[in-house]
Amino acid sequence: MTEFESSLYNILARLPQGKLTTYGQLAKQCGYPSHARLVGRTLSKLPKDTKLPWFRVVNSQGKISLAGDAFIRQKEQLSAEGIDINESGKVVNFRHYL
DNA sequence: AAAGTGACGGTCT
DNA sequence: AAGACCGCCACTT
Repeated sequence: MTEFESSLYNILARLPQGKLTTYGQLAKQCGYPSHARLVGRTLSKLPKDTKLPWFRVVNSQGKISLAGDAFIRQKEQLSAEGIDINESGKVVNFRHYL
């Protein structure tokens, strides 16, 4: 486990319910600005049964970066926390950002 | 080894 | 507001 991964997991684990963050934001907090893509790649490898709130992460444009099935799952998870997504996959309620 | 490919981002149009 | 462009970095072909 790299130190990047451990810090990413720690930060994500602290992200409050009902709040959102972005890949780039997490990358910065991990001490690796410009590694937003690395965050995405790392999250994509999380086990299906992870306890981490991976669904509270969207891209800098406020959109869900997943396709197909995964998109649906994330939308459902967010909906359960009162966050709504429009037909373009974009977050409607921006006040949820940290 | 070179080129393609993403759970990405900032800028400029 | 939305799309085109280009920078970015680890991985795969």
